[in-house]
Amino acid sequence: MTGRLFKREELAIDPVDLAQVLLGSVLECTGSEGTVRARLVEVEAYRGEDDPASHCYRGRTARNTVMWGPAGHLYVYFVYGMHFCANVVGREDGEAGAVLLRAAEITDGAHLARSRRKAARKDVELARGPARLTSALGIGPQHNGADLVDPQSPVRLLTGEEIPAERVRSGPRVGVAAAMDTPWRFWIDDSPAVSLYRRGGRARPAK
DNA sequence: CGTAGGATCCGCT
DNA sequence: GCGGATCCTACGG
Repeated sequence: MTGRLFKREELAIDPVDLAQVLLGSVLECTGSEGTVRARLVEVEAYRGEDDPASHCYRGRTARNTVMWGPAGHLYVYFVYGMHFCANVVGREDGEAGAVLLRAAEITDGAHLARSRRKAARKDVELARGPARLTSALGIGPQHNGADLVDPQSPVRLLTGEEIPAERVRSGPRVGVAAAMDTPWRFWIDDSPAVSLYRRGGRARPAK
């Protein structure tokens, strides 16, 4: 069911379009312990300009350089002092834009994924959530900038089944306070691995 | 099933 | 210093 590697030009598009292209596609990561493969079921688009929620909103920095580079590379960042999240970079070289990978269904290497995600009680929880996804696949800071369209790369992106528009839903991005009215989160409607929606803003209620 | 609180540290103001 | 594109555990219904 896994298709071919994506071509870079297929990914060099606006993140809002790229997000929908990525639904149903397959991400695979190979390490010393083996390979884990997963089908993407939930993603979010982020842009540089006009997107207050984007890491690139206030210009180029050391952290976000990969997001400004050519499409088809992986942007990995560190959050909340302990987690990593992964994005697929879109748009042309010099333009900032990427798609956050929020949730996936593990299709191969579930045993390895389980060994990395001991807290997961059910298989559907293995990659439900952006930091869980990177953990299950073994993606870390060493993969920041990895070329997803290079067959030699440890992390690769493959085409998957095409998801008809009727099965795609959209809504506000999760955990984002800015641009709440921008429905740039996309997910496959009938997937049990889609993460729960949480509103952005103050994570902790005032007290 | 839902909410609450804590962990933990890098990047940016 | 502050707060975050989060997750886990505990506890109440």
